[in-house]
Amino acid sequence: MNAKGSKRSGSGDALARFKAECRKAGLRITPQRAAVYRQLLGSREHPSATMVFEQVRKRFPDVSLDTVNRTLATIADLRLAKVIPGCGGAKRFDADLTSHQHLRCVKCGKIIDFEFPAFDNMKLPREIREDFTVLTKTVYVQGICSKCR
Amino acid sequence: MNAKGSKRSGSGDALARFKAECRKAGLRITPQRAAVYRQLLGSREHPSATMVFEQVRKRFPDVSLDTVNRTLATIADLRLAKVIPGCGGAKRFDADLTSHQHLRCVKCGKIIDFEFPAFDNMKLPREIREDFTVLTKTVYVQGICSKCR
DNA sequence: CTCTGTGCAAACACTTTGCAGCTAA
DNA sequence: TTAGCTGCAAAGTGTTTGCACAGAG
Repeated sequence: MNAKGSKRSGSGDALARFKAECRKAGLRITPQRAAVYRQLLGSREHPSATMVFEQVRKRFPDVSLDTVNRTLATIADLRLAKVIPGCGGAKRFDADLTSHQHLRCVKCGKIIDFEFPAFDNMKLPREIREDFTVLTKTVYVQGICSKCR
Repeated sequence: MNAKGSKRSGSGDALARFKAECRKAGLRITPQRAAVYRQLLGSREHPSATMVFEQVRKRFPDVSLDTVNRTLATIADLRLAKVIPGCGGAKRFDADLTSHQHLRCVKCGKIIDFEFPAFDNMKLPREIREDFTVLTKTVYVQGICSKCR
């Protein structure tokens, strides 16, 4: 089983899951919401709200950036996408829920996925696990990609 | 040797180092710059620009937020402070250069230091080390602190 | 039909920039 | 003296909010 290969194969399933999660949360399934989620699912560039907006706009010229922002926040709340940590700038989203980490190129801003099972399997220090309810644990790597150096 | 204990003991050294680094970079040592750096050094709360500004203002009522922002950027450029990764909101800075990681409470926004040598000693996957010039590698943990739960 | 979601516009928070005067070296 | 820094003001970027209308259920 190949994580990369399986990532995009389940788009239909993912969309179905999205609709199911919306229904479960009492949220309506509007064309805008579906379009935003489909766009995020189909994108490999870990887009910001503006990037999603520009793409969705091609099919829904009347969609507003606000709706995209609100929908992305909703999707993140439903835990169907993650917000990628960064040091300032616009929030970047990722609908790929398979376990992986990100490297951000400090020159061009591109975000690259990589797998890091050794980290995934690592436990945080006991003091932290005892004193806090840990929700997420991610690696944030800054570097320069091959094109930029 | 205790990292926590040693962190604040070298303030004089750190300030001297700051001045030396400024001189080396051809930057002037102004009262504002020294005040911003001292405030950052003396703070345990991983302050944002606004938080530093409010404190520095008490002694330098005429300082501007712009100067604080510019100075913090300068300090980060000199590698005398780090920008702590996060998911939106104002940038948070840390002048503690000893190796440690951060947990952010998603309820109150507080940032907690912890040591994580197992992670510090871990290498990134070879593919990443070969394809990119890695500049920083940090852990970003989100959780709920004892006061907030 | 009803009530949530949308689009619009304004407000907001944080950061960046242009510029004239000031000041550290 | 003089190049670089500061403070001010304005603009830029990204996100959030209030509200009336539209449309999903």
